Formats: sequence, C-alpha cells, structure tokens
Amino acid sequence: MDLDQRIKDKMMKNNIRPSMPRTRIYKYLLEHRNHPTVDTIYKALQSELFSLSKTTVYNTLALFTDKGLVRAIGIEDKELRYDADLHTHGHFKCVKCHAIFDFELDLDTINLQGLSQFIAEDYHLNVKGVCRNCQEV
Amino acid sequence: MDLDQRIKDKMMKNNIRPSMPRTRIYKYLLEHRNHPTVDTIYKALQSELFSLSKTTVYNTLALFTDKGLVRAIGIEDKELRYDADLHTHGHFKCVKCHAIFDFELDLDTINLQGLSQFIAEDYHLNVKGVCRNCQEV
DNA sequence: TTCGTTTTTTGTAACGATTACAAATGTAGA
DNA sequence: TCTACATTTGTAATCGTTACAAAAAACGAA
Repeated sequence: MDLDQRIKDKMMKNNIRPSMPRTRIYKYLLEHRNHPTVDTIYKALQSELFSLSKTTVYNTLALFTDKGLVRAIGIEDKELRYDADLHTHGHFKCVKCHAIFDFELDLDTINLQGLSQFIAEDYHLNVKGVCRNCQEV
Repeated sequence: MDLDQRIKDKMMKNNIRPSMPRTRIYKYLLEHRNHPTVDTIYKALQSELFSLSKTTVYNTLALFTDKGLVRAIGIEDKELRYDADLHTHGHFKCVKCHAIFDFELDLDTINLQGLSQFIAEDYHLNVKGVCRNCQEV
C-alpha cells in the first residue's frame, strides 16, 4: 500500500474525511520532521494547492491535534509548531541558532510521584540551551 | 532582615536597580505562586502604583527572566505566565478547569542521554490532563 | 545644590499569530 | 438532480506582546 493510501486510511480511521488539503498537510508533516509552523506549511503547499487558505491550515492542524494525529509544540516562541512524530521524545531549542531538535526520552525513567493526583494525558519536555554547532563558536 | 529588604538585596545582587515598580512586581510574584499573567499582575498592582504601565510590567518581567529571578512558563496558552519559584518542578495544566498546578520533579531520575550533544540550561516539563477536582465530575 | 547624563517608566502605535464569522464551494446520499 | 451537510476560503477582528519616543526619575561630578 502506498503512502497516499496509508495517509487516507489513517485519516479515515480517525474520523477525518481525507480531503485534498488535509491529506497534503498531513503528508507534509510526515515528510518534514523539522516542526514546521503554520506559515511554513502554508507557503510550502501554496504551489500545489492554488486556492489554499491559511485558515484551512489552522483549521486542519487544530483538527489533527484534536484527533491525535499530530502534536502542537509551543517551545517559548509565540508561534506554535507541529509534529507528526508521536513517539515519546523531548524538544531542545538552541538559544543561539533557534533551531529545534528532537531528543530521545524515556518517560518510564522519570519519577512522577508528584503527578499521582492527576490523570496525565500529555507530556512535553522542553529544554533550552546551546546546540552542538553553536558550542564551537 | 524583613522581606522588603531581602527583595532589594536580591535584586541588587543581580544588577537590577530596585525601583518601586520592580520591587512591587517581584514581591507580588513571591507572594502569589499561582503563575500569574502579565495582566493579572498589572491589574493587581494598579491600586498601589497609580501610574503603573503595562509596558513596565512587560519590561520588568523580561528583565527578571533575563537575570534569572523568575521563569516564564508557556504551557499551551498564548499568554505567558511567570513563576518566582526557581526550585525544580513541573507544571500540570488541567484541560477541564484550565488551572495550573506545580508538581514535584526530580530531574536526576530522568535518563537524559538524548541530550548528551547539547548544553542544557533550562528544563520545562509541562503535562496536561485532568486534575483531582475535575475527575470527580 | 545644580547641571548633565543615564536609567527607568510611560503611553501610544504597531505587529503578528490566531480566531470568528459568513459566504462560497465541495461532497455524499436519497 | 436535489438537498443537507461538511469543508474551504477570505476578511475582519482579537489579543498578547513589542517598538518607540517622550517624560520622569535617579545618579554622579563639579
């Protein structure tokens, strides 16, 4: 089964009608793991979806987030970024070059006794600092 | 030494001139650990600082954050919240009542091998879910 | 103290990401 | 095809935040 078909199946399984903008946006997120912003996605897809509206990108990402297809990551910027990678991982933001990196994270190793009173649904570990490249300068 | 004096000392130690708005804002943060927003602080202090400007609150909090007196926490909202509690802890946001809770967190228990390439300066663990009160409904 | 300089505060205007909303378009089923 | 519903679109509004320059306050030297 090819990628486009898998994307459609995934969407239908989550009660999302696989319209053209939606499948393109989801495909873009699957193929670009660099945590794009709404604007990045919008600009990238304009050439293939002539009439695409930015509102559609917003609507679609809100829908995806709601249905659990993607995660919104807000790491100190004012604009949200989106991530189709659902496996547990943290985000590192370099304060010098502003790039965002994924890093491996094993939630099981964390002592989360402090959360015993809560029903936790979603974990976001955001770390800021200096990335490898920027350390050399 | 009384609180006001300790606040002034703390500020001067961090190269922050202890002006009236600054000391009041810092004091407010020390006495209100519920992660207030800029607007909350602004409204609360208006009665005692007649001419206070919202810009001053923004400026002051940016300065405090820069000097390491407070931490800005951005937990999925568009507006930042501020926390004068510098001891390591996580933030839990209830998706039902939108309240934000602190929870104890031992960073040493986390396997952060994935960060070995980076120089980490700042950790933010944000968890979303349902708080104790909202579970009962 | 007084003058001149620097820092801080203030108010207004601008910015930018996001949302509201209603019209237009597309889609599915009878 | 017709009808009902879902989706997309464009524009306008919202709202937290920032830019900026003027006003006010604090400081240091003479």
